[in-house]
Amino acid sequence: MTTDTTENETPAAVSAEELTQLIERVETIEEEIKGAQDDRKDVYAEAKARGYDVKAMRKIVAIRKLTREQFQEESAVLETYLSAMGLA
Amino acid sequence: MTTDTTENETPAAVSAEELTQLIERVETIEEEIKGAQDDRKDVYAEAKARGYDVKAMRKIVAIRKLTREQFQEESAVLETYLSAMGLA
Amino acid sequence: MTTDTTENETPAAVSAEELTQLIERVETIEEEIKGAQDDRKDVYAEAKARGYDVKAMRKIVAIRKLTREQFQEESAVLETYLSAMGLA
Amino acid sequence: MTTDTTENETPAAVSAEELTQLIERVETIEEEIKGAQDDRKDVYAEAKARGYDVKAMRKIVAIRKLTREQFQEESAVLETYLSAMGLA
DNA sequence: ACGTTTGCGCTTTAGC
DNA sequence: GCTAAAGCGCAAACGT
Repeated sequence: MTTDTTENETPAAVSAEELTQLIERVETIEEEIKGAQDDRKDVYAEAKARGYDVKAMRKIVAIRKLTREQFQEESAVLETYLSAMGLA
Repeated sequence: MTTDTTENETPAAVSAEELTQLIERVETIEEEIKGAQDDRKDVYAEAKARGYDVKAMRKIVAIRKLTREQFQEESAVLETYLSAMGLA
Repeated sequence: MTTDTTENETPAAVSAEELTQLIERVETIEEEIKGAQDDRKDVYAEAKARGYDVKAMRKIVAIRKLTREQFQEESAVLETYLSAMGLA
Repeated sequence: MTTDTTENETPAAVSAEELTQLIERVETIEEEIKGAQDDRKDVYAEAKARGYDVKAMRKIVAIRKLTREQFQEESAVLETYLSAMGLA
C-alpha cells in the first residue's frame, strides 16, 4: 500500500535515457530562470536610463512582496479557522 | 554627448504611472522565476519517485554547468588574445 | 537537553572579555585576507609591468579554478554512487 | 637604480615559464585567502557553540571596521595637510 | 571621475 | 531543527 506523496516508485529500473531526459528538463528550466533574471536586470537598467532610482525600486518591490505574504498569512489563518469550523 | 549604453535619460521627471509599470514588469518576471523554481523542484520530485538518486542528479547538473562555464571562459580568453593581436 | 551539534552551550553567560577575544580573532583573520588580496593585486601589477595581459591571466586563473571545482564535484558524485551501492 | 615600484617593462618578451610562475603565485595567494575565510568561519562556529549571537558579532565587526576607516580618513586628511605644509 | 564588473555578506530557502 | 546552498543586494575594485 503506497501512501506515497507523488507517484509510484520503480526503484532500480534506472534507464540512462530517462535519466538524461530528466536532467535536460532541469537544465531547460534553469535556462528559463537565467533568462528571466536577465530580463529583470534589463528592466532595472531601462528604469535607470529613464532616471529612476534603482535601489529605491528594489526596496518597493521587496515591500510589496512582504505585504503580499502578509495577506497570504492572513488567509492561511482564515483557512485554519474555516477548517476548524468544518467549513473548509 | 554622453556615451549612453541604453537609451536617453530623463532624470527627475518621475511619473508614478511609468514607475508602476516598471515595478509591475519586475514583479511579473519574479513570478516567472518562482514558477520555474517550482517546476525544477517538481522534476526532481518526479525523478525521485521513479527511483533516481536526486543528490547524484544535482551533482551531474552542477558538473555540466561548470563545463559550460568553462567553455564560456575559454572563448572569452581566446577573444582576449585575438583582440590583443589586433585580430578582433 | 537540546540536540546540540557541536559542543556544550552556555547561552546567556556572555563574557565581555571572551567576546572581545573572539572578535579580535576575526579581525586578525580579516587583516590576513586583506593582506593576501593586496598581494594578489601586486602580482597582477608586476605581471602587467612585465608586459603580460592581465585580463587574459585572470581568465586563465578562472578556468583553472573551474577545472578544480569540476574535479571536486566529480569526486563527490562518485562517492555518492559508491555510497548508493553500499561500497562507501 | 630604479626607484620604480613595479620594475621596468619588457612588453612582448612573453615567457610561458614566467607566466606560469605568476599564475601559480596568484593561485597560492588565493588558497591563503580561502584558508583564512575558513578560519573565520571556524571562529564564528566556535563563538556560536559558546552561546554567542553570530549575527550580532558580524555587525560589531562591521561597525568597528567602519570606525577604523573613519580614523584612516582623518589621518589621510592630516597627511594631506602636512603635505600641503611641506611637513610630509 | 564614471560606469561596469566582480567579490562579499546577508537572507531565505531547500535538503537531511 | 539544523546545516548547507542558492539568490539577492551592497560595496569595493577595475578599467575606460
